[in-house]
Amino acid sequence: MSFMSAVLPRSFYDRDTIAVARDLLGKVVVRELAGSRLSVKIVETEAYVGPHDKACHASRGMTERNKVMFGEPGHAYVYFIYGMYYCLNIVTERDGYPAAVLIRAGEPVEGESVMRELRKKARKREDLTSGPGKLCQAMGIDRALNGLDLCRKGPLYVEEGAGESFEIVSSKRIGVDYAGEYKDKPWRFYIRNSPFVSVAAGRAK
DNA sequence: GTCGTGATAGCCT
DNA sequence: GGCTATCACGACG
Repeated sequence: MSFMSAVLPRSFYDRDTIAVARDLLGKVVVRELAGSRLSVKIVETEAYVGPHDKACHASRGMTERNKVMFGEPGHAYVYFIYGMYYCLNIVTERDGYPAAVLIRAGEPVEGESVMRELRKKARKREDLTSGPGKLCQAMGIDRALNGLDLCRKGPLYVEEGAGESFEIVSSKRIGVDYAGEYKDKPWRFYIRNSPFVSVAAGRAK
């Protein structure tokens, strides 16, 4: 049985994106899928802070793909990447300002057997959700959830979680070397020593 | 463990 | 037509 935990309200996301990215660590993403409850504790995030951030999809204006980022905070921005994978983001800041937090990795909490079924390639428990594409695959997250309001219970939402303490590490973001003066901004955050932090990124330090 | 590379298709110029 | 907020696999030793 899971502990009762509050769904994060819209006011949580209607704030500075970097603060939201840090504060999302330790929170719990819940996916209700075909009667199963799947959940992960967030262990790694990245902030994409607005139209001036050259790594942010919104930096080249609004398009059909990224329009959710320009809307109300607390909604899911899910996009398809590299022809094969999905990435889950949560929209932040006021309505009209395009920013979001990428959920890069999590630690399985509930529904691990279903996750293994959805990610047959995963050899070890650490491979289930240790990257943005892996996490979406393990939780059955795809474009159908793009734009969904995460501030109320439904197919996907975020809960407060247990509130354990941990140490936060920041580093440059992954895979944004094209972003000029923004490529080295320390806007990636992760829980120190978590084995579920994405491998490409390096775990400790 | 690290490194290199291929898969694969939507997105934007 | 080039690029991409990724991942898995094989070679190495």
